[in-house]
Amino acid sequence: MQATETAEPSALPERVRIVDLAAQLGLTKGTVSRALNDHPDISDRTRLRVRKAAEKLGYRPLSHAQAIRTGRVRSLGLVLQVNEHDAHRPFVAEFLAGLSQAASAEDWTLTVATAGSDEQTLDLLDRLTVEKKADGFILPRTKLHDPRIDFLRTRGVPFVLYGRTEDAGGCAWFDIESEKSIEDAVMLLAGLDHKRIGFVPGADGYSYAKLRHDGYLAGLARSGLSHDTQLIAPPAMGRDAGAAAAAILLDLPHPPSAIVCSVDAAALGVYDAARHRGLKIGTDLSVISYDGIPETTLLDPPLSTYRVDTRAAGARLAELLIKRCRGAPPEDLRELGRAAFRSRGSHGVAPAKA
Amino acid sequence: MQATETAEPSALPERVRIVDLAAQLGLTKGTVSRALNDHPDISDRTRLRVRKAAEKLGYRPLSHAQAIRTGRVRSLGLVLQVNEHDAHRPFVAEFLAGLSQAASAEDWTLTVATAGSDEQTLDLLDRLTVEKKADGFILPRTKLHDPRIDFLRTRGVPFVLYGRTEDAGGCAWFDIESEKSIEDAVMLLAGLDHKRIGFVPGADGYSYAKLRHDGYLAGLARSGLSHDTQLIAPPAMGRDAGAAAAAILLDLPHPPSAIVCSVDAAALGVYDAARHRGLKIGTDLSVISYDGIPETTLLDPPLSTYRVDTRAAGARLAELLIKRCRGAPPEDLRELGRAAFRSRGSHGVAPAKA
DNA sequence: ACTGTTGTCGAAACCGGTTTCGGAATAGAT
DNA sequence: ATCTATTCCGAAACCGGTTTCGACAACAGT
Repeated sequence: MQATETAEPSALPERVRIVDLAAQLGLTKGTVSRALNDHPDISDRTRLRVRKAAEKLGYRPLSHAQAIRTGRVRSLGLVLQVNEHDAHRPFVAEFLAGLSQAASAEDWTLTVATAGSDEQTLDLLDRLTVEKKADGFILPRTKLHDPRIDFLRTRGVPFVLYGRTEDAGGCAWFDIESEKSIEDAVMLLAGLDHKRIGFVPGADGYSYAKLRHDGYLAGLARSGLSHDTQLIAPPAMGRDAGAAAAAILLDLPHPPSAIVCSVDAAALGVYDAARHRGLKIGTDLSVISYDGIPETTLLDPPLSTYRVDTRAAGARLAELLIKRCRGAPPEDLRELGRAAFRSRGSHGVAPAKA
Repeated sequence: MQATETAEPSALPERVRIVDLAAQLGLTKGTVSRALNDHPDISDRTRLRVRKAAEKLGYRPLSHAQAIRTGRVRSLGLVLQVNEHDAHRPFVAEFLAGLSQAASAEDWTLTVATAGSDEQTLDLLDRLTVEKKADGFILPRTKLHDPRIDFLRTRGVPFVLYGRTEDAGGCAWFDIESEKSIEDAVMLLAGLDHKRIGFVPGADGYSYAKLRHDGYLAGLARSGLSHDTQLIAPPAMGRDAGAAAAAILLDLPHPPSAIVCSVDAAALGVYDAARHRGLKIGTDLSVISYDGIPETTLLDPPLSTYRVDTRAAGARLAELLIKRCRGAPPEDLRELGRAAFRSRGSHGVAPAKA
């Protein structure tokens, strides 16, 4: 015996292809394929026989080999915009967990990319679409006029919004009715005898920012409070901007005794501004916010906020998108959920007039 | 004209296939393919002509159609273990950004899945491998004896560790030498006259936990301090566990004047424990930690910590894995980096003896 | 017994690329 | 001018599945 070990050192455990399975069963690969895909022209006896053999031999089709004929790769696309407002970072892991879990349950996968700008986002959507790396897309953080929607709609690519949009034609979505929560917050504060309630909006352009703003106005109206535009601060998505926004409100001749924030990250800044002015949160100044980021429990006092179950949202979105990719009409794929109020120490009865 | 609008309302803009391109050029698809893939048997003139035509017509190959012959899908796999220690959540977005950006640069994509247990992780690796959803994998948070490594190694699937391992055969990796940072932290504190320096290790099993523990010991040795095993707390990966660990150290008959934490999330708990005992961080008790999570700046005083550039790490890992998938030997794909010290208010000179 | 369905499967085309092989044209050597 | 090398491209096989089409058998109806 000569040392002719030219071959691969470790013989890889050969993949089982559909022809192997077919040969083993004495059938043709076409028949096996139809049996596995539940075509009606295969007898129950054969279908069962094929299934069992496939199970035994551990046959699983190569997804890209299927895709070449079916045109479907069984993959959900997600383009995340990082960089910008990092207020949303903490959600990412939970969101992915939800998406991925629901996708896995249907034997789909998740293809994610990150972009630093709107333009790059569209580039990535284009690339993923034309190279067919994904069958459809999840669009988080919907904007009022969202270029992603136009882009995908004109190309006939399936998508589901995490959010809502005005021009709803052809759109499927899942969203949390944050406007209802903000409305609730205002009414809650009004019930605690607050007469002047400030509001820190989210960044312009995002549809949820407008909705929450509407919710604030609805809360005022239902509480019978007058609407003073001075009580609406400039938009704030982060801690620093939140502090600046709160400063404007608190330095008013007739400042608010409570502030409602569109996002937790801005509320962090409200704490800063209040501390800087010697105001005690929860007594001198009430704060209620929205999102439910982890940091809210770190604050002193912990922040009262409406918590969104981001993982559940991701899971539902994945399910909707898969249905969409399978041909369900978008009109049937629209759902709404609610955030849960976490009542903590940052709000209380309005202080008596000095 | 009759209303025979039975066809699709919007005629989708037909994809350009390689045969279309070939027909346009008066060549065969085989030749076009070879030209696009830089085969040596194509003249420069033709290659250029094909490239320009492809550009003009916007031809881009279907990735799964290529894959059927090449066996490569140009996708990096990432299975994240959520659920467990949520101490790592904040990194996820940054990590993904790094991975995705570097992958995009090479025209690869990222396939991510999340698992809730080791077993589920292996299941997902199996599924992604056999269905060929990814060409290789990034393995974050390497364990001392990591089942993922065994799994992929025996199957001949490429992978890159974010971390290091003892049984290095066939392993490529990128890692931050956190042990050096911990060692530095101990020496820094020793230089500030701290004689008793406590340590809160990371969770058992993770290779970095062992490395950081080693770094602590090395720091003591180089500072000429004795090693008192009482000063080593139980492992802690989160805030509550960190508080419990710190409690043990601070309630010692002869407590430490400084504590080094393996992870920031545990340091959060050290603050709690100190506050509870009326100790002022930075004067009564010095704390230095590791990771650089965003919350560290929220604390009072802000936490001195070694910050890891998670995005850069992700980018480097993606580059290494792509090289590995292209056939580079793993021994050539091993790199190390360093964390950057963020000196803030949580450490100071050791208090004088009472 | 003869035709008409229906059920079941084999054979072959097909999807959109890549790769192998061989042949024609051109260049270089004698 | 002839012969060999080399360059460059066409033709066809190939990858691993899915889908279409038609053949054949069994069964029902008259």
